Amino acid sequence: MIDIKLIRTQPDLVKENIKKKFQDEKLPLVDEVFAMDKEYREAKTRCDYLRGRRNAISKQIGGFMAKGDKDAAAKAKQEVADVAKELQELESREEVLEAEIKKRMMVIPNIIDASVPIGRDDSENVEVERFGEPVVPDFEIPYHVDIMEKFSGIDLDSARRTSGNGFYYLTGDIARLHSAILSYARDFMIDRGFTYCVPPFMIRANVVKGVMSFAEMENMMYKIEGEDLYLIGTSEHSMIGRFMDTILPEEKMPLTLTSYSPCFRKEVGAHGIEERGVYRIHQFEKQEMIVICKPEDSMDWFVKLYMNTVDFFRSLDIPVRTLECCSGDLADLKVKSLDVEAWSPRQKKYFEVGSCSNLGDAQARRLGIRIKGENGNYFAHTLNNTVVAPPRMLIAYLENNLQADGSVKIPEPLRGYMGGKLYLSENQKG
RNA sequence: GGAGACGUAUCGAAGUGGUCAUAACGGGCUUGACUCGAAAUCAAGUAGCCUCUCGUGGGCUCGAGGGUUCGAAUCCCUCCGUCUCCGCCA
Repeated sequence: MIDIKLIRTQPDLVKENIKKKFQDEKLPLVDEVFAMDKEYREAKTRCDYLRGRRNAISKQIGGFMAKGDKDAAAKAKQEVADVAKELQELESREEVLEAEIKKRMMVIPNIIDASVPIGRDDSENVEVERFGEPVVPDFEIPYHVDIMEKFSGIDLDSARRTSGNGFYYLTGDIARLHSAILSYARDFMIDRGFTYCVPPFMIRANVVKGVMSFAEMENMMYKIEGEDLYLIGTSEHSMIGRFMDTILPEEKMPLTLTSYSPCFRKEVGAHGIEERGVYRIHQFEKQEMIVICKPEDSMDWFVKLYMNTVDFFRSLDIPVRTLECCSGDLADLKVKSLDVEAWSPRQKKYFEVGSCSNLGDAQARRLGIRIKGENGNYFAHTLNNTVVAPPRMLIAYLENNLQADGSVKIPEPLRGYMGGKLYLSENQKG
């Protein structure tokens, strides 16, 4: 949500931003909000005046009653009744306007950063940088499910029976590898000064609405029947929600946190669930990082955050690249966003394994996350980024560490979490 | 899940239908005075949001939202949360 003052003072800037995101259908909203806001403030001024009158006269009535002056009290009551009548009519208008303005403000996209490349959709995203050589070995790399099955590491048939498509059982060393990667990711971030946190895995509707747009909510969130609770799609939701309606002391900035959680997603959007494999699924686990900081620091943090992910993947010998989200592909709340993609030697292309976003003050404005500064309070900036999200990450891991003899190399940082093993080999029971 | 108690500023807490809610009383914190310094003492200050005709303006917020009333922290309803006991469980 942008500052409504921006619409009051620079409506053209807001419109220009909408055009950059190829959402021209939203252009009329700006003029509508501009007009409604004017009327709203007029109504509010009059309402405030009437409320003031009512308060003052009611106070007088108290005085008359105390003195036993019934006539004066009755006269004052009549006076306040007139005020109340006008107030009631105007108040309902005020409420309607306020709701209509908010409805529109919630869908007007955040102002994107000047550096964001202009483009219609994900086909126009821009590669920024490559890290590591994208190697294609001279032996064939099987589909990731086949690799896992060779280690008796996955059972999709049973999962389909118990839970349906988009779920999985991981077993044996593959399951252990999954946990090992998360544990390593947690320690990796702790070593970089982030504070580890395990958050609630369900949150209320008002928190959901604060951290994401309505469209995202519909396509992602599972609702618990009969309760005001949603399963989180990422720990970012509960981590940012944690600071809802708080005023943080400036000297404590920035807050740098890393969190673990399972993530649940309906995936009803454009792609849907894949037939096979663990690329796009309803349930996965993720180590996440979030930062709450002063506005002037958020772009520096943006770079630091995605570089953490790059470094993490490089430490496991996985080639990656960074891909910047173009204006049309950028979610409405985001100022700037960049995906970290891992190399797939089987598909001979990069695929998304993490996403880093600077939300500016959009989430902070919706949730009421402010910083107490010397010259008054202001909205914080919020950022989030994936450290790692298995089992999707396992695809990249297995494909890049598979050896010609069918074993899978365990890079040094992971060995301590895998019982000291150097390789996974096939000859074991699942 | 059952029964009871409760939710007022930074904390404890008074206020149980009116005429001092920035809010009694007490503590904490900040600044100043006193002091070589500290303690003690004294003084001042210690919410947020919205809005206008920008003034020692006006409005809103007593967990949240509704209702009754000329007027609600106070009465009624719903929800959220906390505590105690019981039940259940990891």
